[in-house]
Amino acid sequence: MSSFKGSFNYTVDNKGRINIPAKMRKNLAPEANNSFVITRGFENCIFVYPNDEWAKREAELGKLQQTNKQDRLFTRLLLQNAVDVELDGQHRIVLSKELMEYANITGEVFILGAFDRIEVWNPEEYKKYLEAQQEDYVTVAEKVFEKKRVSIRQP
Amino acid sequence: MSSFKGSFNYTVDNKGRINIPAKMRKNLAPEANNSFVITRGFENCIFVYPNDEWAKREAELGKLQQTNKQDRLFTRLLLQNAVDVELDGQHRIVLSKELMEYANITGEVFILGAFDRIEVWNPEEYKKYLEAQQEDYVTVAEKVFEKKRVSIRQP
DNA sequence: CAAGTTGTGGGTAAAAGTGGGTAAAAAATA
DNA sequence: TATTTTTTACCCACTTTTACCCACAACTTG
Repeated sequence: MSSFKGSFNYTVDNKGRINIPAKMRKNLAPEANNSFVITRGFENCIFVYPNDEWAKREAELGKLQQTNKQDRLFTRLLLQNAVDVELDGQHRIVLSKELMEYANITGEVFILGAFDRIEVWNPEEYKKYLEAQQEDYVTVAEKVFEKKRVSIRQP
Repeated sequence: MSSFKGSFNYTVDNKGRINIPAKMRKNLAPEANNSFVITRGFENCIFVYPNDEWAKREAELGKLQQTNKQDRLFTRLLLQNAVDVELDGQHRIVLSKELMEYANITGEVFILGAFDRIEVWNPEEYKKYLEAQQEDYVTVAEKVFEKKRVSIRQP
């Protein structure tokens, strides 16, 4: 199973390519086969799923009721901008113009390992996102790693 | 299970490397595989988790729902500063620039065994931290281990 | 006391990250 | 369909960073 962590400031070149950080490549499952699906993320970023993890997302889609209006909408939104990409000889992937536009990505990117996926952000957008949150690191860490808690979610 | 104790004054070299004290290496579980995850600690220090202990933290993360807004925030905050590191031939690990900056680490470090993790401090910061506490060792011990019981000596 | 271990420093080949040229493929146009 | 234009895939090149050695003094241990 692929699992990502850490964050990195990288650059996008004028061909829309970004390097996948070596530290993340090392955590890539062999089943991923150096291939990813990139799609529109929640919040203004791009989600980069390695193939093995994307398979799970697709399995979840399969469980949706396509006779249900909302389920159809979600299916469309998720798949509309999804693109298969593969690492080139220099360990890079190409971002689609549509997704770059969506995430407001120009020269610099903030690449974030987020467990089952890699996220690609405009650094400014990420900063703004964090600033908009009420909770800080310590509060969150305490909640998630606390032994005696009942639930990580607040009452 | 890895379990650490004791404290040591060591040095960081100009490549950001610190030695993991031999006494701590001896308490490293084989499952840790000489690998660690370092991340931002509570207070201004770096947490160094051996892999076997970090796996427990990650298991907690796995329980989060990535379609939940708050859970995504938690995932990001917790993983943003996490870095995989491994002992080199001289039993050292490399600290990331970001974490060194966060913990204000330059030449000297204070390495502290804290049960399931190792902590890396700027010695001055640790001193300041202790001084800032009102309670002394004995008082804290009493409070920590008091299990809401009604004392037999209560008036 | 010899032999190994520990903590520290540093050199260097390999890997990582970035940029760009060009031929093949795809798309657009006539 | 033939021709031109655009896009894409696949190289090559360069700089910076990292991983992996080797070295050595101080200390432990049998």
